[in-house]
Amino acid sequence: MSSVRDIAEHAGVSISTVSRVLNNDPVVNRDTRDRVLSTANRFGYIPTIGRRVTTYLGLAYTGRRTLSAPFDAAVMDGAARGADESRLDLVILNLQRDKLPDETYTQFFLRKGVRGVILRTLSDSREACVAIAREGFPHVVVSERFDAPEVNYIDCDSKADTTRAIEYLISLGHRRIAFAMHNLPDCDHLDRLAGYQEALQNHGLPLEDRLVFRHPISLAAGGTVFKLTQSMPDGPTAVFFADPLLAIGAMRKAHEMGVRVPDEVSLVGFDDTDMRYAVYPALTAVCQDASRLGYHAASWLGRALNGSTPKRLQQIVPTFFEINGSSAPPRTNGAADGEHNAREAIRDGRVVSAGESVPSNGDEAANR
Amino acid sequence: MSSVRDIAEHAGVSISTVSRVLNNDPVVNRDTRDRVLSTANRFGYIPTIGRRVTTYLGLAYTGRRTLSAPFDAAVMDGAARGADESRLDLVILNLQRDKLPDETYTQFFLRKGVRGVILRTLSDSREACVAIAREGFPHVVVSERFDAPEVNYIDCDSKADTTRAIEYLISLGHRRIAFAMHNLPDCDHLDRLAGYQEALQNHGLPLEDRLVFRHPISLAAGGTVFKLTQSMPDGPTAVFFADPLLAIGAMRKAHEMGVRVPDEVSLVGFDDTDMRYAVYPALTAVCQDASRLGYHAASWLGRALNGSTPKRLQQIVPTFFEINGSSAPPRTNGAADGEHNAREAIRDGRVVSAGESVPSNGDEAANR
DNA sequence: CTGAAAGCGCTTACAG
DNA sequence: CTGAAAGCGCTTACAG
Repeated sequence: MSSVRDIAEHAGVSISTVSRVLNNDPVVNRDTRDRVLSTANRFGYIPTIGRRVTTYLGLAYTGRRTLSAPFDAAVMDGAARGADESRLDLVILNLQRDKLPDETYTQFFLRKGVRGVILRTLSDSREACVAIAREGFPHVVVSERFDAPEVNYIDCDSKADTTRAIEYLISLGHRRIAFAMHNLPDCDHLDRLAGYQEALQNHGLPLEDRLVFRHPISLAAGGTVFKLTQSMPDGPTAVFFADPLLAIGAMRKAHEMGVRVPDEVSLVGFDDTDMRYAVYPALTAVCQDASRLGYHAASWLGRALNGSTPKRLQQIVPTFFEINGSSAPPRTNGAADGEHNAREAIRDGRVVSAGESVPSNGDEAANR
Repeated sequence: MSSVRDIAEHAGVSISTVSRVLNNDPVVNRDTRDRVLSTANRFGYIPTIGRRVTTYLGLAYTGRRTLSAPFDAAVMDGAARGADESRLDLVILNLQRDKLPDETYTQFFLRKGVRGVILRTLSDSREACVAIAREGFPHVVVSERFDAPEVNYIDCDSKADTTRAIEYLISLGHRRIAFAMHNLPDCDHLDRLAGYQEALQNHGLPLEDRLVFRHPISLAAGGTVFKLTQSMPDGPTAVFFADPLLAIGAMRKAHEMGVRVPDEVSLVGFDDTDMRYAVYPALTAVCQDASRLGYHAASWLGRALNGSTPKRLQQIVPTFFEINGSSAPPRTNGAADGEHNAREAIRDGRVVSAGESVPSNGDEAANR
């Protein structure tokens, strides 16, 4: 628990200068400022409330805040559990609203009284994560990946299981498989696109541009994609959705249009919570557990702050592929080698066949 | 912005004693402590980080934390937007983990550095809200109601619209209507039960105990309820679900069992987000907007803290009743007066017939 | 159980 | 642009 005095001593300045830097006084020389801030980060300077050490962990979005999305709610829930382990509290920060243009990220976070920050980011604002990491402020990014070695992150790699999911569809006999993703894709959606392309290539199937749909994410967009696939000449017999809302929206539209799933078309989705069980038939899906991502991020950050774990984390968590009722051989079937491949996939232990049962874990129960 | 000195002066003690109280020093006389705390609350004492005033609004659960529930995610999203208006940040507090047994709520909140608190509560822990209110700490309870005049709250009254929903079913010709609710009900579920009972009584229908189901809340429980209703001799032709997850789970089970909705059975639910559109047919439902509740709570609390609004809030927000595709006349139909009642309901402006279109508002879009 | 006074951590005119 | 010193808000032995 270092004070302005410690920082002053090691940065070779007076406590007045340290205080000026922490308060973003523009009069301070830039080099002095950066030296003081990096010393503060190295020493793990902790803001106080009165004379008490703060217990706050920030949760910040580098771009638009998306708290109501199921993924974010699950991350938050997990992060709160992870923060519990170090008795830290989660505070939702608004970078866009509060960060002053001439302020460094470290200055902003210290001003807000947080000891470390969990970051959520989109492709268009991921550079902010790199900047925060370069300043040396304790952080971890949830659900993105970075080449820069300074950036701590925890992310799922869904490429391999997407390839597996597409190969499973191919093994069932599907030959025209469509793919739907975000029109402003992040790492994850690009992973899935790459996995899709790899599976097609592995099996000598053509990459058809007309079968790749890019839309903003919503239930309605999922419905739109589904309708488009149904009205195409020579349309797909199966569709993979890189996002849960797209998949649920498509399932809904299939019911509405009277198209039977999986008899007439197979739908395979991506799920990061339990939404695959909200529809019938339950979605065959590549799955990640968003709540676990949030939990691990907060748990690790808490331990990193009290020095009980290395200060570097670049972790890739595997997804899993779960076969449910929304996938089957295409109507005009002839998949001789299909069953063989499917069985093989199950043997290696990463494919789960969950059937149609709805898990009744207590976590899912809410009070309304 | 009052200091220990102000509080000391008005409470008639020294600043040492004020400090002891704020730090929960057990040596202080109880009466002195209570006098100091109530003075602190009256003066709106604000904790500081260093010498800066804090910008934190607490979000606390008096009982179990349920952050991943769609309702809570929506409340949080709205609360964050409300907090933006006063440039406050939301911090998730863990009362069960951190509040010391001998500490008052005010002491706990001041120690955590929050200026006011948004409370979520369940029926088994609602007394904590009353205690916080009696201490005078700035607060607002989201989604509960209290008789005690000190408690600030914002809540929906779903009783009237539940009565309306049940009367709508009766007008379609339904005579045996089941009702499913939480086995540990809060105000809201009890409201809906009361609304259900009132509608039956208004129309001279019997209150049958066998038609009221009480379960913990989950998709699986919704399925269980549905199955039970289908296997009853002389079972219901329509079921009302007091909770979204129960309703979605029931819809899923209906598909799974091959029971056609609404042809063979009508399902009517309660929705607090957009989940009614995730299934097909979209659920006819009594709806509240959880995001708006959270927004109003935080917005009001922020204004109350800077003194620009009265410090008392007891607000009941109306729900609305939305007719979608999951409800229709029963199979053995003969509802002569049905259409008349339905039209009447629509005329007064509170019943919305949304048909089957999925709203494509930007808010719903997430980045995954 | 309480207050007067010393002290801590930080900020802020003042001086250079 | 920086430091020495005064000061603010709070806490904490010390004394009673």
